[in-house]
Amino acid sequence: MSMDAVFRALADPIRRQLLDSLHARNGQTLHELCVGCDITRQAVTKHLAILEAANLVVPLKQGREKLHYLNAVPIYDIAERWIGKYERHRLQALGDLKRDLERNADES
Amino acid sequence: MSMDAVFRALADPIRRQLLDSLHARNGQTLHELCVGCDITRQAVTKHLAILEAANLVVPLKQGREKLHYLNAVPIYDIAERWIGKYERHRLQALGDLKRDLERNADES
DNA sequence: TTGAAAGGCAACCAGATGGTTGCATATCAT
DNA sequence: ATGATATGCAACCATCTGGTTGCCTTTCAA
Repeated sequence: MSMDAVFRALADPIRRQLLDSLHARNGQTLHELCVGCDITRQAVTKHLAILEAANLVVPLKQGREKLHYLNAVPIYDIAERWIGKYERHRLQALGDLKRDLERNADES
Repeated sequence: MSMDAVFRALADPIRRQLLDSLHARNGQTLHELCVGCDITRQAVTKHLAILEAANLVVPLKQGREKLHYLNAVPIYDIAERWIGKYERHRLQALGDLKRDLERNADES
């Protein structure tokens, strides 16, 4: 729920890689997600716990396996609520920067 | 330049607050950015260094003052290159999740 | 029923991170 | 010139983070 948890979860390259992996194929088990990670299964478990805490991954126990599903809603929320306001003024901000830099160049 | 630096820079709430502050008023000095931060000026300097390394903030020395300008381009890039691909399949992924959960409910 | 497979849990460890204090440097204004 | 202002730099410190190893529990299949 907390936006901070989502940002911190996205800060780690391995966690983004896990999301990418689930994005490519949803509902993978822990062992499947470990393939190509070069870290131990326990370390991946910790990463998944952080992703679950941020509500980016939804686990689903099925027998002795735990399937992991991507939940892109928090990512969508970030794009809407936070990144959106920066994009809206992107060109204007770039224009301001350019103008300020040029003004400074004139003064020096 | 590196997307990882941008993600890690955005992971800290104080750094996001600094970006918000610059978004509200561009070109602030270090001391101006310290207002309402509850940490020392030196700590803010470190945060700004991380934001500069991620190219999210562009500094501009002017006399004894250092003005800080927001650069929203890396944020735009993240939205385009990374978040975009998740949003594109957002509704589909949600549908998949719902279907999988319902299938599991039927089986249990 | 028993071995193998999937996963959970806890202790431990090194390095990164975020903060502090103290002092130095540069620039402006009087 | 000189004090005040704005910033830089370095040492230090506590905590967080990401990783490991070791062992336990649960579940499936032969």
